[in-house]
Amino acid sequence: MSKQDGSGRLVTTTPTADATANILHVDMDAFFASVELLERPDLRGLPVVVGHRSQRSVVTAATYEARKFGVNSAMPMAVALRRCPQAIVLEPHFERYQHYSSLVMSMFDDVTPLVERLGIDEAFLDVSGSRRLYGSPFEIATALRRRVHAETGLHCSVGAASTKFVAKLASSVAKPDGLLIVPEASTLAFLHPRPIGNLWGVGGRTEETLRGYGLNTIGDVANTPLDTLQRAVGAAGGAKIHALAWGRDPREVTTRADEKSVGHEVTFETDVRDADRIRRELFRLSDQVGRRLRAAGATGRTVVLKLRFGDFETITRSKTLGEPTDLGRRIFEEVRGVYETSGKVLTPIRLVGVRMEQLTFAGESSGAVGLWDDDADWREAETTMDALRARFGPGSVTSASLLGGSTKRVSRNARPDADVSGRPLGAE
DNA sequence: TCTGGGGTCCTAGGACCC
DNA sequence: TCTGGGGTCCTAGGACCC
Repeated sequence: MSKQDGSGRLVTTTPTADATANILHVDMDAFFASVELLERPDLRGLPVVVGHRSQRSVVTAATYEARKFGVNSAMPMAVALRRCPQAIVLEPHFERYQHYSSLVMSMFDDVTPLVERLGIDEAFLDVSGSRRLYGSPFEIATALRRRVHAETGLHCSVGAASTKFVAKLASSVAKPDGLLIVPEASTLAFLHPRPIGNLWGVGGRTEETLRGYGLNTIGDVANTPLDTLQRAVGAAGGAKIHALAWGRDPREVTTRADEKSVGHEVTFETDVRDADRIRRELFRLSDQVGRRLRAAGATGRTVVLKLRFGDFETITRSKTLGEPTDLGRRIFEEVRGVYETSGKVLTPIRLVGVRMEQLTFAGESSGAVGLWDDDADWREAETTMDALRARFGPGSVTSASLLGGSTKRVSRNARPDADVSGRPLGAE
């Protein structure tokens, strides 16, 4: 299936035995840090971390040289610098990351219309329809990796398998700068020796719980009765990990992108006791949320206030409105009301956040809007959601993206008999 | 060591309606 | 007097992912 090459990277050794590995997971290596190094080639080979230098910041990315010291993303910056005092800390530049993300994502789009973005630096590609044009998954992945590096100077790793979960795990095993193909027949041999933490959806808490049951490997999970797992981690979670442990993952690669919520939050340098300061922050956050809603042609109906206190206790308080809104002023008035009645106005605050849920996409949107038909062929594009609906009917658009301004909005023609909120056409 | 900011999904209880 | 069951909506919290 695979072996280590001379530099210790995993490479596939059986490029023809991959007829079943049609799902690729492409993951950029140390993405933010690698982008920064494009501008600072003098720092290549040194331990570099990306993040703010402030008190309460965390590491957003670390080069492999820094990881050798036990530095990882999401680690408090103070801890990282204790473990690696000589680390070079660079401020993040999110516009740069967005720029390079768009470049590589459009390379993915050239391979197949079935690209599912996962955040800024990862994507799933279903290449089952691309073989005639571009060859086997091995050939596609190899060409893609070469092109990404040639045109951006960045490295990526690719996993290929017959399911999303195994493809994703394969890319993480292949890192950095590697490619790993897991044919369907090798799936269980690949999965079962690995630790339970490699299961998608098993984080620190669940891992501890499962270890309490004496389960350490994915194979252990596979050989545990379903109802035992469900008692341990809940009905949905138990069913999910049991299926994944047997290599079963029915999720398809989908381009859907209808966001469920949009929010902003901020952590203060030191806890804030001043309620007026909190109100000003709520106003600013509400305004940001409103701007993003309007830019996407969306409205929201539920306003959520989030507060975190000095001891890290976090609460949310929400209010569902009679009428949806996209106005920062309106969001602010509601969230302020929720804050005033929370009983926490006198409590020092570490973090405050504002979020809108129950979104409806109805209005105009800027940027390109794409319509996807059920055969997964790119069909048409318009500049606005309304223009799309005017051509193909009100049910043609069921989703849109709230991501950055230059992001292509991809919609799906899955339910031509329903409007954007899912109600049957003609119903009031 | 002391924990960002952007999200998604799941669970559970209570209100309310039929 | 005590007692149904199903379905939907709302709220709150928590685990997880990038």
